Amino acid sequence: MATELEIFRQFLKEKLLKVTPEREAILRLVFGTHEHFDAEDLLMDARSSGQRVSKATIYRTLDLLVESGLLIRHTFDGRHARYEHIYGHKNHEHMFCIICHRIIEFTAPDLNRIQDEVASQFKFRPLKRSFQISGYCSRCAPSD
Amino acid sequence: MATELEIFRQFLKEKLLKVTPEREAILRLVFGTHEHFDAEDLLMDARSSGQRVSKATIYRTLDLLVESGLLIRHTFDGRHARYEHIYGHKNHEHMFCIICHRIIEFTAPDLNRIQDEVASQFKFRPLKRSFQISGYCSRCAPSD
DNA sequence: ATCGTTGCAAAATGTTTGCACAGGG
DNA sequence: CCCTGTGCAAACATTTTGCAACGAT
Repeated sequence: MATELEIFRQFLKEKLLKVTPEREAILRLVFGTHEHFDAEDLLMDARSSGQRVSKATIYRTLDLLVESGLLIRHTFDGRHARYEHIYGHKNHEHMFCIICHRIIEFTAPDLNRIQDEVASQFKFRPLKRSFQISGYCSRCAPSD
Repeated sequence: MATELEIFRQFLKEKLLKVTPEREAILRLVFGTHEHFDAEDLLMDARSSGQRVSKATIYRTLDLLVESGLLIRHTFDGRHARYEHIYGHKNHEHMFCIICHRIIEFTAPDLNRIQDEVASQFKFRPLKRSFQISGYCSRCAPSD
């Protein structure tokens, strides 16, 4: 069975990139904690657990993790980038509360079919899709 | 029949905001030209047509136009905000080429049903949805 | 030994804001 | 006349980059 670490090492090897302590530390942070996080979260996690990685390296490593397929990058409602790891998750979509920023995940199997149909119609080669619904969650909906 | 200008004036009146030459100029620029544009595009359009509006006013007015429902704001693939006007358009989705940034519009009627179902399941009140597929368009797909 | 990697601080990018003055209702 | 809107420049938030030293292969 392939762990995230093994997958990442393999990815780096194939691209002739190096396995460094910083990259492994960031990988551990990413898979050890949150569901949805941003670069700043990771930096604080690193500091509070005594690991020293710079902000630049975090951004550079996040790009690699996205490229390797281990991470997905989201931007909800025009905000800054947030990430979630894909390990063990199946394809899912998001609702985003514009008040409390809560994220609700859901699945909608029909989307695969829709994506395939439209991609083949336009000879488009899809890499990624996102279906997001933004609005008020049940706790934040105004009563008017 | 309600023109964009009439709709915008009505919106401003209801919110007790003022109809200013700058706001009307931006509205004209928005509806006079592009399908998808960003704040910088508008600024250049304004300059080349001899109208003088500041960047700050453009951003402030774009917010109002989005709030009034005349404009939709998109962020494709984590990039900066781009807008498109809604006037006369029906609901549509986008494919986004990560190489040339071309946008291909398409419609998928099933999405309305999916959105309704999931929203009611989670007691979520949707304001906006976006279904985006990013990848390679037919002109940019690598041949490997 | 080579060449990719790191940290730092500076730069770049996109957007928002404080303030004094202008001008619409 | 009041109070919102404007322009400007500075502030802001996030992300990227140049460079010298470092270190994995």
